[in-house]
Amino acid sequence: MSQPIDIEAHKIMSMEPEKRGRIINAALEEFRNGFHHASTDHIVREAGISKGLLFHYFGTKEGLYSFLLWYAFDVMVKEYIDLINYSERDIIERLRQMVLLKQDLAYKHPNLSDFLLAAYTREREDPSDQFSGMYQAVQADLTGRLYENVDRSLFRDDVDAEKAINIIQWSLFGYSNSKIGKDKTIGDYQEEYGTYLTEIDGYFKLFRQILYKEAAS
Amino acid sequence: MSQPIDIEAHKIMSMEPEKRGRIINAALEEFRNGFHHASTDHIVREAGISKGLLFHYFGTKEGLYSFLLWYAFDVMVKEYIDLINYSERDIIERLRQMVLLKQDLAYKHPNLSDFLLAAYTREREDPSDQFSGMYQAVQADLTGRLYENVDRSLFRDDVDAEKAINIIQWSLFGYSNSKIGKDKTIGDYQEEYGTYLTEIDGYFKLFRQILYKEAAS
DNA sequence: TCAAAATTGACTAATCTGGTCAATTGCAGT
DNA sequence: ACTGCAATTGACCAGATTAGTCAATTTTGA
Repeated sequence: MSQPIDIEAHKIMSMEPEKRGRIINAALEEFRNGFHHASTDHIVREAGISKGLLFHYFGTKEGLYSFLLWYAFDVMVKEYIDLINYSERDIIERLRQMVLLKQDLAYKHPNLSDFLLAAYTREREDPSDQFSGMYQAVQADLTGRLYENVDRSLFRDDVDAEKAINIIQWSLFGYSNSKIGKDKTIGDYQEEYGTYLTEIDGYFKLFRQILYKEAAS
Repeated sequence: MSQPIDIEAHKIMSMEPEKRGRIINAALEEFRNGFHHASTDHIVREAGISKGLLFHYFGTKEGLYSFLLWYAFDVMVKEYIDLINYSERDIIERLRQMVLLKQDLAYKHPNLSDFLLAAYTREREDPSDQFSGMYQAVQADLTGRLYENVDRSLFRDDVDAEKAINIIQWSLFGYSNSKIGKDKTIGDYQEEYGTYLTEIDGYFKLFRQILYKEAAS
């Protein structure tokens, strides 16, 4: 069930993009609660299609789930991981650009990262077997590239670069989490985008102050 | 359904503690997926009791859920929030003690904070109405007390204390998250407790270095 | 105009749902 | 040993939900 799926070659890809998007989105959202708790009835209702159509394209519930797994990875890699500018040697600047990319991803594919995270943390209860390995591989690849080619001389001498990078990443994650919850509509999201950016830039400025050597004056 | 429940006076409290613990634990875990996805059958199976007994004590599924909500708050407040030493004016030290308390809580009540968090983030789909208010009140109370009586003179002059405290909290949360996932058994957990502590103390040391003024030499 | 492709939704058999209740067990008091 | 009450059981219920099917219909493109 977990053999690699060629996303581009999948039946569903010849469907009208808008409708396909509705299906994928509804499915990603429903599977956030784990494979077993997801209902195909809910998915078709949310996507506004008939039951038969879903099974026409995906065969079984597992087929759908499996497709989503590969699809989500594909998007994640192509629209996020591959776009990071790994030649930027100032890691804080690099992370700043990552935040923007991630923001973009979250805007274009609202349920994608939630789905992947859920699939990973609940892997025991889902039917996929190769998935855990994939997830960790991608994760390891990302962190590997993230620590590569970093100009560590920018850090204060008494600061461990790895710890520092962790702190920054955890903080960014924590910050974005703190902004989610009450407002859910994409409208609100766009409105607050500006304040979001300036606020987070305040944190980046702070990271520079506390983690980097003082600029020569 | 959401009127305050006197936990101590509840029927279930006269039950043999070991059995009661099994029930509460199983229920907390099952409700992590939201009220509607939780199955009373799963709960009784996991707790090793009969269906009838559960409904004898709690009446309905909502009655059980409601009890758990108040129970979880009660434990959270009495065994965590109330025990924090708010007179410690060095906020980093205070947060360090909080980490230990939280660790303790997670050890004694493994499913409790997950349950509360889920109940909050999914409040739309659960049947409780007063809950969201309670959660936010407790949260606000905690953060309020957390920023109270803090010796801000310890911070570097160019560091905003609130941002700094956020960074520390997010980092602690991120760190503990990064340690969860693969190992789940309580055994592993206890084994790694030592390394966990020294590792996290490394981060506390770093926080001191980067956020506080240099100690007079 | 016609065949192929896309799409529908009523239908199924199986499982699962929250909840009930008569019957059984365990136990304290006599 | 007997009684009476509380604790506990699990078979049972009617209704909902499950993944999946398929004959029938609509849409499409040439």
